[in-house]
Amino acid sequence: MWKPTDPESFNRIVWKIAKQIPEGHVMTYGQIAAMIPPPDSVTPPDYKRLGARWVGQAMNATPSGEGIPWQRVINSKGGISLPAGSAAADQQRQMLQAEGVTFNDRGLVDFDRYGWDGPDEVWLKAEGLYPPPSMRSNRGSATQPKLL
DNA sequence: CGTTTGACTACGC
DNA sequence: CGCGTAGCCAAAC
Repeated sequence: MWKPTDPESFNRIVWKIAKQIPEGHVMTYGQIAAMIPPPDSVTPPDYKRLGARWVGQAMNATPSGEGIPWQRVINSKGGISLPAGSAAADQQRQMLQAEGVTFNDRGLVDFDRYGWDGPDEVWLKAEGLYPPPSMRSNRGSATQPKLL
């Protein structure tokens, strides 16, 4: 298990989860955080927001050369969280588009099409993690696109 | 060692 | 439904 004083291990878990995200799919910071058991020092309500921040920090410290698809982690709105217009943000958008992920006119990704609900239960159990809340619960909504 | 900032969110207006 | 603000933790100044 990991300790708050040892964010290293927390980052490792984040990266491991990110690596599971299939090509052409995305997960949010909050989803990944929700999969990781919070430390005893943090209450679940707080962790929901804190964890997302920690995941963001973990992604910021993502090591290169390990094949970690950092570009598949986006914010809860479905958009890229890096500074708009920055080279990094541009690169992320391009990498996702190269995988087949499309952005709408507002620069957001449609979770119904590209959102990923996490690894299978076997993997989760083996890693001691929780299944993340689905981001694509709005299926069938009248306000949402038809398609397919 | 006090301040500021951040690859986040939830909530109020 | 969009924009602004508060909150809490770590890391960078």
